[in-house]
Amino acid sequence: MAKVDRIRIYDVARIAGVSVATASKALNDTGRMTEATRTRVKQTAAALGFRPNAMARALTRQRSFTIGLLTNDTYGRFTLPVMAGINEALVDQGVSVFLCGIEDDATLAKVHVDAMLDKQVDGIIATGKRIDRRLPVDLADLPVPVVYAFTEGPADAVTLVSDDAQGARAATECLLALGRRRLVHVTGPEDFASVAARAAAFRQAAGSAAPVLFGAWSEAWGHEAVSRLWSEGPVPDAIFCGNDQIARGVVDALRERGVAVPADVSVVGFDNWEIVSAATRPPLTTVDMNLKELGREAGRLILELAEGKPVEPGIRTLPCKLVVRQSCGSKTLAAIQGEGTLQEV
Amino acid sequence: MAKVDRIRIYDVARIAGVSVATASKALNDTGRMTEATRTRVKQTAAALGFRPNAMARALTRQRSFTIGLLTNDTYGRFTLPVMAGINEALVDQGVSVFLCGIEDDATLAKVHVDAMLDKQVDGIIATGKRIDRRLPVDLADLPVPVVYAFTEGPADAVTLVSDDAQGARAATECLLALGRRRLVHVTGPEDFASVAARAAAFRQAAGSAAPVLFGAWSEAWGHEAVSRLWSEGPVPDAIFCGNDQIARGVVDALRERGVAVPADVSVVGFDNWEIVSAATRPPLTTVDMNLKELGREAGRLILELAEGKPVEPGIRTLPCKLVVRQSCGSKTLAAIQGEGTLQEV
DNA sequence: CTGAAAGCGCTAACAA
DNA sequence: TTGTTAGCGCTTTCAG
Repeated sequence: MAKVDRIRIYDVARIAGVSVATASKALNDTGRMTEATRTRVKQTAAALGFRPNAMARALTRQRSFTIGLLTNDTYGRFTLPVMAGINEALVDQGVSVFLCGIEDDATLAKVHVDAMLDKQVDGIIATGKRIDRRLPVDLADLPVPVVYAFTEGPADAVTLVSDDAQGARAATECLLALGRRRLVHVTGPEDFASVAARAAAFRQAAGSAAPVLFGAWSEAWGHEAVSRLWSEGPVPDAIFCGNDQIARGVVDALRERGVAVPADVSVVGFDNWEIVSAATRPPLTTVDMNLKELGREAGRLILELAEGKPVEPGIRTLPCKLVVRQSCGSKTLAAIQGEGTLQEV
Repeated sequence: MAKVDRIRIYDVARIAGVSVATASKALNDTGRMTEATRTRVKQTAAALGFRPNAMARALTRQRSFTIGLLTNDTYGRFTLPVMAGINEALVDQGVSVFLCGIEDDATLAKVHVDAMLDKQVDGIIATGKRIDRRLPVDLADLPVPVVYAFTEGPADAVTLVSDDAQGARAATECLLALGRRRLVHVTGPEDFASVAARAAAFRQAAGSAAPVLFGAWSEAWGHEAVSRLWSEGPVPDAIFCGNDQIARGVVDALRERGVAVPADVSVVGFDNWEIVSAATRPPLTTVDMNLKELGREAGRLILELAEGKPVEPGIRTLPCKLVVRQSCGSKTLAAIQGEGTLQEV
């Protein structure tokens, strides 16, 4: 821990033989001066390894180059990809991200938000695990801009969501393109907005008579759904699942039942949570919500807002893409990929 | 976005009828003054909703109440629990955490570290997914303290690791306590330090002849190990796995083979990654590395270092605890829990 | 016990 | 083209 004092712009100025003001302008490419002076200052700065003190700079510029990311997604399944995208969009702008997880605890959330505001964040990105649930804290009247990603915000806010309907449609059409005709949708709890959206899109593509089974977001529900389907009526030849965990449960249950996937039944999941989708046997074809891109977009938007640029409020929908692996059957792989990927709405 | 100007200490002072200096001292519980003045200032501050500008404060105090968390664990499987612990330890001290993920990219890592230093972080916690791998960046001569958690640092650094040996011993002893005698350890790649440590502890407890199978950190390897074990020699009655994914693969393979878990074979995992361990049928008994506690400890330590308190360098080992679910058999549950939990080394 | 004044490191008017 | 002078909002000597 070398306690060598950081060199300040003052040192750079002195050694370059200019005033502090000139040094500042030279380094920030502002003001007017001979190219010679500017390069000389820049060179001495580089030689000295000068790095401006971001706090001091923030104090005058009223901009901290810091943003806050608030999330209530404990597992990080949604947050981490989003975070990666945000960082990607912001790192070369020199913006750093405060991450704080709040587990649906309103008091804790307020503490964190206050701490962020105290630290003069330029903006806050709120993210969660459900599009139709708000974080337990009101971000509406903050003195900094807010972008909502994957969580519900006020009507006049800037909100980013992935396109559940388009994703579900892509999955369903893929199954139809494979020649499947008896499609079933096994999904999560009925009161989730995304469940409703996906189910509606599924029915629209597969026919309004196509069965939809609502349940839990778990492997166990996938198992149960299969045993229900196989004990009741005409068995399906394709199952589109509401998430990868359900899909994994379905695939496992089918295997145990001696039903071949994808030969007898095609299965498609949702989320592309690789730890689940890639470990399933066979690996899952699944809908990827492009969360990293969503994060990138959130980063871009919060930056524009922070810079005072106008950003149209409202809900921005980002397309999902179908990731084709083996669980759907791949006879017409080429055809599917042509249809299923990155379809604009 | 209410653009109402934040009130400054100047406003508080004016309204309370004191000078800025007095206000500052009153609010920070420093200096000397009548209790009356102090309370009056505090009350007006509270009434006005005054929140000090952390940047301005940092500038004078040379302390930003901000730390950086550096990680190369993309999935967040280790980082997120650690992060939760860190936050828990720091939030009431008003410390916020910059998170940045660097995917083994040295350049990116340097950019992030520099950005953190520019922002005057009070310290950096480095964390990874392997105890025996360094992050792709040298943190040794930074002007701020560094704590290593779950990643290798220089010999004279402050490092936190979980106690692999004790965890493995707890697992093995649990299996022995259940009356199992033909134990096998199925684990990850041999060149991982934690693999070696766990294997050694396993052999020490189970007998030096007890077989250890090295492979990959995957479900697939769990499957393969079972087929190898059941085709080769005397079948085991207990399998201790190097992580939960392997364990899940093992349990699935056994079920497919008609071997009952835990009736015929007891299985224990490692990590307690709930998304895997709880979804396994039956749910996994597994070793929990107490990562949250590790994070808490890291937070405490970095804080002490930041405050200039002396901290003994060296490796600090935190105990694991055995989480008993169903995959090990629970006849002697009480006995096991007595032995297996939070054993100090 | 209280307040005036001098910074923290940097940026930005305004002069020169 | 460059430098002087004020701050940003807060803390902290040091006089009063």
